[in-house]
Amino acid sequence: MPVAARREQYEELARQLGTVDAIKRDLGRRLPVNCSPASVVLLSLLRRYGEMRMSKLAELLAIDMSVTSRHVAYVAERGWIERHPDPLDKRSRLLRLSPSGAELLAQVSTLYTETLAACLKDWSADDVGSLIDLLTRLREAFGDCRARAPQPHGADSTARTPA
Amino acid sequence: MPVAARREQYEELARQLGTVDAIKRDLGRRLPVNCSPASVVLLSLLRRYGEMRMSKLAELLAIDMSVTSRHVAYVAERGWIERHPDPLDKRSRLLRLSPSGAELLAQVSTLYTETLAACLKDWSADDVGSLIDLLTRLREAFGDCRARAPQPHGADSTARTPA
DNA sequence: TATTGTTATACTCTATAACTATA
DNA sequence: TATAGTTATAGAGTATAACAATA
Repeated sequence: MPVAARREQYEELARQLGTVDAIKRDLGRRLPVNCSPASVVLLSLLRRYGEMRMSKLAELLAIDMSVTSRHVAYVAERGWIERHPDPLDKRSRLLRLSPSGAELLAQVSTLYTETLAACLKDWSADDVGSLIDLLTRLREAFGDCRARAPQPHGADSTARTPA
Repeated sequence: MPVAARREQYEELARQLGTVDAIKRDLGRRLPVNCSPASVVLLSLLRRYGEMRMSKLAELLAIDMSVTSRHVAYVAERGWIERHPDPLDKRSRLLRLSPSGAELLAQVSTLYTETLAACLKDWSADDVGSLIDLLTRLREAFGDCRARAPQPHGADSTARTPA
């Protein structure tokens, strides 16, 4: 493939990635009251990977721990997660999805499914599967990239803000 | 495909769409000073589709015209676009990419290309092409969806905030 | 001395609503 | 009366930096 064509392909990819925002805003508008999109992501990670600490959650979310801390406080205030002392480190607490959090996720799952089913009714299961696969690989590729090459502004590969 | 499996597929898609944010933040951190990610999207739309009015731009960006107005003012202050009176409607101005805006885009294109080339070096051109194609179709599917079924909170299919 | 997590502050992006100028 | 665009204000999300408690 010629260099110019590949460059154009990358530009087009960057452009299309930008349009995902609008789709996420659409999905977010359908969420229950008090349930932010950020809460949903956080809770679904806890459901998928089980009990974990803040630092692990921040890493999975790919956002700073200070931000994660606020999101965690938010969902904890609403009883959607439980925080237990970490027996191995008194500075940490282990975060776990609560029954009411699981219930909320089930509700959101229905909302998402209905919305996506309506919009993607012409898509085959293979199409949806391919998109999931490619997005997963894209995230992994960027994760590896970040781990190998630190950011220009001095951020390192962890989810920690340098003090 | 069984209903439960399809539901799980949609949930996974929603999750993977959420991770695109982190990738966009990564790309954004590499931009030149004073050049926001929003500016890049705006300018690249003007390059791709040519001269247009604010309302058209807001529609392409899928954001409210009030927000578009601020982004436009920002790039206009920096000389990256030119605003000419619309001969057909004195309320409107036609927006056009300026030479310095085109130069900026070329610079950003190089940055994006380098970053993506580094992260996606194991990807085939077909992989990148498939992802672009699926994201394009996803955006179109959601656009059609929005046009047919208004949002729950009363927003309509235009980019206009109801007064 | 380094690390886990919290909080205060600032910045970006978006939506709502009120306003103007023109159609 | 309706529409194109602007501006003020508020809210969600994130990053930086300073801090307390523990390792």
